[in-house]
This record gives sequence, C-alpha cells and structure tokens, in this order.
Amino acid sequence: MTLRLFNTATHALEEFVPLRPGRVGIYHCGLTVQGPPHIGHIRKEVVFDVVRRWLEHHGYEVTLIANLTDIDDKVLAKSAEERRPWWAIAYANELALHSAYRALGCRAPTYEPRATGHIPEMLELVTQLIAKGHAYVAPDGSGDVYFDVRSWPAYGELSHQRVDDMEAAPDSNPRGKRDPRDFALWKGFKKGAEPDSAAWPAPWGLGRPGWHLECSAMAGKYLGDEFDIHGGGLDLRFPHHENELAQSRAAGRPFARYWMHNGMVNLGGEKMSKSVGNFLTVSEVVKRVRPIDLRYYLVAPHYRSTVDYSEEALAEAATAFQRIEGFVTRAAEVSGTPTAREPATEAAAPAGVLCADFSAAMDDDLGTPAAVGALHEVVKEGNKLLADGDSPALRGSLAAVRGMLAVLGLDPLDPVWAATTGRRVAGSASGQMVEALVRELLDQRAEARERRDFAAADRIRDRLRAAGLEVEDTPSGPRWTVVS
RNA sequence: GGUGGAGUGGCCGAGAGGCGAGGCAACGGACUGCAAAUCCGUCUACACGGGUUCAAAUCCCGUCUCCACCUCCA
Repeated sequence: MTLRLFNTATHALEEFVPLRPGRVGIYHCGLTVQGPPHIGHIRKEVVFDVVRRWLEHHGYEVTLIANLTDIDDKVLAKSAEERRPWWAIAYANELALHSAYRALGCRAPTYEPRATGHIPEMLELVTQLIAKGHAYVAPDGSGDVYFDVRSWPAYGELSHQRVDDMEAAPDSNPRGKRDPRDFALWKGFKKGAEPDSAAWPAPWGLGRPGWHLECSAMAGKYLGDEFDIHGGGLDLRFPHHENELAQSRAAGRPFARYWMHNGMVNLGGEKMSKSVGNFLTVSEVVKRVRPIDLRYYLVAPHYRSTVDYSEEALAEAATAFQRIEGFVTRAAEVSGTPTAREPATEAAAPAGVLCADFSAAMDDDLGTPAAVGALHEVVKEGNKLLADGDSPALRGSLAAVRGMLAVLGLDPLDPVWAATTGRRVAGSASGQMVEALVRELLDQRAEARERRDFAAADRIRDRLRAAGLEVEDTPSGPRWTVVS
C-alpha cells in the first residue's frame, strides 16, 4: 500500500517517499492574523489535519508546522484603523484561529511559530542571500532589501512561469528595485508612518521582515534545510511559495520535496476573501450548523477542487453525515460501546479494519470523495446488521466505520465533539437528572401504548419533542436524542 | 498577454475508452398503532459542434462559459 500525492511542483502524481524513514515533516502557511478565520482558511486547516492523520495511519511520526504571520502591512493597517497595538490584534486573531481549530476538531500543529519570534533566523537568511549575490540593499536609502529575481534562473519553477512572460508588476512605485518582479525580503522602517514597536534592528537598518522570508526561515528552523511536504492554499502558489522556494534554494537549502495546494472556497462564484468582503467566518457559520457537519462538508470533496459554498449544500452534507452518525450511535448503544455520554476510553479502531476501498482511495492523492463513498457502503451493511441486534459482525462494522471516521477527524464518539454534537446529554449531574425524568416519561408512554391509549402516548412524545428531545421506537425499545 | 483548473442527472459530488461511485431530494414498497430510523426498488447524466473507435462522459480538433494566479490573500 503506497501513498501517492499530487505534487504541484511537478504536476504529477508521485509516490510519497519521506526524507527520513518513518518520519514526515510538513510545513503549511498558516494565517496572517489580521482578522478571524473564515471558511476558506479553515478548509486548509482541515485538509492538512486529514493529511496528517492519514500519514499517521501509515505509521509515520508527523511533525506539522503552521506559522502565524503576526507582523505585516495588513496587521499594521488594521492597527492604525482600530487604534490598537498591532500585537494585540494579532493575538486576538490567533486566539480566534485556535478556537476555530478546536471547533472543527483539528489537532493543534506540533508547533505554531510566530514570525516576530524568528527575526534572527530571517536575518541570517537575508545575510546569506546578500553574500551569494541573490539579494541587495535598495540603493534609495529606504532600508529595503530585495531578492534579485534575475540572479536566480530557476525563478518560476514552481508555478511554471517564465519571468519574461509575467505581467510587469503594476507597481507604480518601483522604489529601489532592479527588476519590477524583485520582491522584498526586508522592509525598511518608515519612521512616523509605522509604530516604533514594529521595527527590528538589522545590519542594513531598522525594519521588519517581508512575508515570504518568514516562511523560509521558520520552515528551515523547525524542519531543516530540506523537508517533506509544503502545503497551503492554491492562491499562495505564486508569488508566495515561488518566492519561498527561490530564496531558500538560492541560499543553498533544498527546501520542500512535495508541494500540496488545496482548492479555494468560493462564495457567490468568487473566491472567499477578506479584501472582496465575500466571506463567512467560522464562528458565525458554527452558530447555524454543528461543527462536525461543517467538517464533513469540507472533507467530502477532493482537497484540490473548488468548494462552492452554499447553505443548501451544507445542509445536505449535514443530512448525509447524520446518516453515518446515526449508525455509529445506534451501533454503539446496541453493542455497549461507550458513547459521548460516557466519554470513550478506547482508542480509535485498529488500522487493519479499515475497508480496502477506503484505504485505496485515500492512498490515491487523498481521494476523500471515493473514501466517503466506501464509508457509506459500510454504513449500509452495518445498518442491515443492526436489525439483528448485537453481533461480532456489527462490532466489526462499527470499528471499521469509526476507524475511517477517525482518519477524517469525524468520529462522533470522539470526546472532542461531545460539547457540540448536541445529540446526547453529557454525563453531568443535570444530565443524569434529565436522563431520569425522560426515563420516567418513557415508562408512562410505554404503559399507555400497552393499553393501546395511543393518544396519551403521542401526547408524551409530542411534549418531549417540544422540549427538544426526539423519541423513536426501535426493536430494543425507545431511544431518545437531543435535537434542538 | 502568460500559467493552471473546471463545466456530470432535480441538487451535491466522484470517475476518466466498455462492465450504472456515493449521498441528498422525490416516488413506490417492507417494517411501525402512527411516526422516526432502517432496508428494498424506481429516477441511465456527463457544456456545445465535429472527429477517431466495434465501443467515448472518458481520446483528438474546434467553440462557448466559469474559476484561480501573474498585486495582499488559505
């Protein structure tokens, strides 16, 4: 069973072979913390969370690094606009990002470095580039340092563009650039126009790092000069990733071996984006839909395809997922598997039980759509087994389904969802009271049904529904769930 | 101008020369006191125009439409 990934650098499906046996290093560009994360941002987090889980399923020890760009033009602009320190804005949005991670069941990165914490590493990289003749201090006295694109013939290798074919940057102010495509490694301090706290000393003058530089320096620090996978949104391929690659290689660092880019989330036919204003934040969407349903919606399509966000499609995805979830909760009850009511103590299902179609799909460039199809097939089989009550076959189906769901980060019995799936009452003291009261009402209903007083029985069911509890009759007696 | 990607049934969404992914919705049936859930069945689609082939959603040529990037963007 070999994993193949589509490498955007070569435009080909390649067998994944790690640099060091048994270990995988992944770097993906996190957020510029200028605002709270939207659905497009969190899709990327979910995608790489699944990449990580699948690699771990393969037995790799995964180091996942996601950076935070906490100093840049946008953050400073926001700071000026809101009259709050830039670092306070960055931190507030960092917290918002973390809460979105948690809401969607994304495991925290192994480490999440902030740009401002890595100035020395960045200065070192710039120094190397200047020494090798690939970067220069602008002659205009601005204190800017630029990467010299013409000095690096491979420039454009990642996005398959030739420098001469590129539109001349519509930069009305070429400042001290030798070529309009040269990009800033270091931005000289603009006294008065920018806060003094946003400047760091450098051999070529006070200033702050350019965006592209940060990622090269941090990836190098935590994963080494060469590492396995570099990820990020498709929109970052050029110029950001191209620039990272150029400056790293020009400094003599081989950099990433595989490049993975996730597709965009569109809203109203256009990429969800802060600047256009057509975005939905994770926190607002999560008020309308359960986070686990949102995650299913983002996991089910292929990671490289565009997702056209719509409430209707999201609602359909939720219904589809609830079918899977329904099987898991019923099968867990029937087989005595701990549910969210009593948090699971057992680990995720053992790897061996995943269905072969699921694994084959995942190995084929993370083919989640086909994998989800395979998952639904097993659910259908499981539902048939459920009619006969507990059995080894049912337990096998449940384990397989949970194993597959765990890879996708969607196991409804995982305690991370306990607070938001809302379908069970948590094992708190008040939960136990609700439990006892509902039990009493259901007993009364059973008695009413016994004497065929269906009007009375239905009245109890209706009242419970009005209170947000759905009652359904199963061969093994009535079961109830919290629906509101 | 350059570089990529996409157009699939009522909807979402895979696949990539033959053998009907999957889900949602709808309809019919089974089960149920009624529901719910579940199961069984029905619904044969691939932007358009040509071509290649015994066979095309899949390959070739042309056309149209849309998206991303070349400027900050996951």
